[in-house]
Amino acid sequence: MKTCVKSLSKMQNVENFEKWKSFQKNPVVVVAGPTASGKSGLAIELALRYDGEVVNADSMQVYAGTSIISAAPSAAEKKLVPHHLYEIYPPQKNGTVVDWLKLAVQTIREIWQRGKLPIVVGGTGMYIDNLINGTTPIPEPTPEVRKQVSEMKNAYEWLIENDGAAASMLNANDKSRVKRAAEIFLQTGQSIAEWYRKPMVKRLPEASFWVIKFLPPAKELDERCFLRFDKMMEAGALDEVRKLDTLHLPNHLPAMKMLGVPELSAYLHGNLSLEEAVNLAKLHTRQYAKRQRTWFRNKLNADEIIDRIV
RNA sequence: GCUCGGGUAGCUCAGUCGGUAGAGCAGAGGACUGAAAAUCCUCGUGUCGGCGGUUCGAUCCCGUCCCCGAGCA
Repeated sequence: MKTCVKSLSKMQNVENFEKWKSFQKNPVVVVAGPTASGKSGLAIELALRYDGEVVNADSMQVYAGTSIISAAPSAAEKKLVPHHLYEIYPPQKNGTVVDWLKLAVQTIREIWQRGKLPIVVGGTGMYIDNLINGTTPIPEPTPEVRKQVSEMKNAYEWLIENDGAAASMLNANDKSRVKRAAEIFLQTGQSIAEWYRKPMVKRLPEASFWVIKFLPPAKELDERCFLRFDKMMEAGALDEVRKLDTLHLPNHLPAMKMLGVPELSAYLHGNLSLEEAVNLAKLHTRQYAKRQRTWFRNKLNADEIIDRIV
């Protein structure tokens, strides 16, 4: 675990952190950052040093049978320290932020009860943001409402006619948000714009967070992403995708949209050469890392920023 | 060597009945509250292969040369 030692030494505020921790009743460490930036390694090192347990905050590593392609920690790494919320859902499930929040809150409280330090690690900005800052308590749409919206020919036009406030704050092409807004209006009779004006509710109000974020230089991170994908291929990523493929799941499911899955699956179906598939997967990984960088740079406040590859 | 296609943005190509050009992809930046590894927004000057000619004006027409592809020899 040589890299881990290096990454901890990159922390500038170890003393501040220790001081902070000693005063907190319910401390939570958050390790956030783009894919392949070294989060997992740092999390394990922190856990070893401060008697902690790792909690996954990655929207893909929750699905079973995807540990290679989703870049989840290896079995060996997981043995060093307790790891939670990895591979907890079957790939058929369409998990949501709120599903994760419920489990994360419960898991963190259990870790405190054991007298341990929870260390939340992940690259899914929205999950981390919602854990720290809370969510607006909007009632869940029923399956009937969902169906009604999914059958709409043009949900945005429907919004213009029925919920102008929502329509004006959304882009017509932003399908997932338009759908969500339509569902909320049908379900609650209130515009999502009104709901967003209400105060957020914290799911874990008793917690104090110490946030560490990785913001590595783009170029170096890209290289790491590419190298890592080659390693995934060596480790059997193709077999993992082949197994997923035999389940014949609808391709709108999160597990089917995981980086590398559509590409390698296209290769298995003869629609791409292996080289093309790998290159495309690398490209998409790079683009994803860029979106993550934007999110973490601009949206997540941190106590500690690690801006170098470790 | 001849014939036919092509040579236009980093890549694939569109287009200009002659008034110096535009899409997709890539790239850069940004958004982001129940699919978030999702979904979406903004940003395009490039000797229009070289050189001549015709023209007020050519990337577009003509000539010639170079390069790529296919066919014929």
